[in-house]
Amino acid sequence: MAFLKRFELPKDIQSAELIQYRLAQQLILEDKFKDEDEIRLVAGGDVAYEKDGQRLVAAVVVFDLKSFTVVEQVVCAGRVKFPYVPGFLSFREGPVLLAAIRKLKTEPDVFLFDGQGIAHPRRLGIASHLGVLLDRPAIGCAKSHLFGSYEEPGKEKGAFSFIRDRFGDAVGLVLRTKANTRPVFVSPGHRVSVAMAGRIVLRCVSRYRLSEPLRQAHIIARRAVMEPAD
DNA sequence: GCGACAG
DNA sequence: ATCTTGTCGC
Repeated sequence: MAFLKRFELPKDIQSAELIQYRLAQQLILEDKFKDEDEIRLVAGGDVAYEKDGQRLVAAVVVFDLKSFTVVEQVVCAGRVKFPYVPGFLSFREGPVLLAAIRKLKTEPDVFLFDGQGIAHPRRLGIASHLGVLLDRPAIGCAKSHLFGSYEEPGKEKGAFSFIRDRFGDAVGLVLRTKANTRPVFVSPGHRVSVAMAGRIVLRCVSRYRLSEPLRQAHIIARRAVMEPAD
């Protein structure tokens, strides 16, 4: 998979912030698909870190919703080049994820990333950042909250509530993907609406809290980070 | 000043 | 994210 824009790695938080404001202007929050049934291949990308070292590994899987199985998987190792600072996760994990995506032979319909989309202080969580660089549909699916206000959704699977910014605009969903379990935080990354992002994520879930694409990517990434090579 | 703070 | 054992519940 080839892409046009390159990943800029800033030297400090100040310049990173400028990059976020600039890329956020390129966000498109309209659905590329009218119906979720047009979506069949969903990619999931996640990163695992070596217990203490500076090495990290990104895994990206392409999940086929029709067979509900992984049809392609790639991994890519790299070195940490940016610290973890809340609100700037993409500068830490973005480079390796992009390098892994570059290895894909299959062109997925949409990408799922472990983190926020536009439910972010500057509307550029990792899913939006990578979505814009790839100019492909992307969705942020985080395991915890970062930005915006929300009410606790119902306890049953499928229950949800909106994540709103300070103006009251919906920027994402708090979605219960499994009964009586902590919800996940879903927000559009790029080229998808809030509603469509929620529908897609739900379609990727079965018996676990995490969507299958991200759950599989997580397993593969940490399995790879344990091994010596790559 | 105080609390919050993706992975 | 990662370090860590057992344990309660569907």
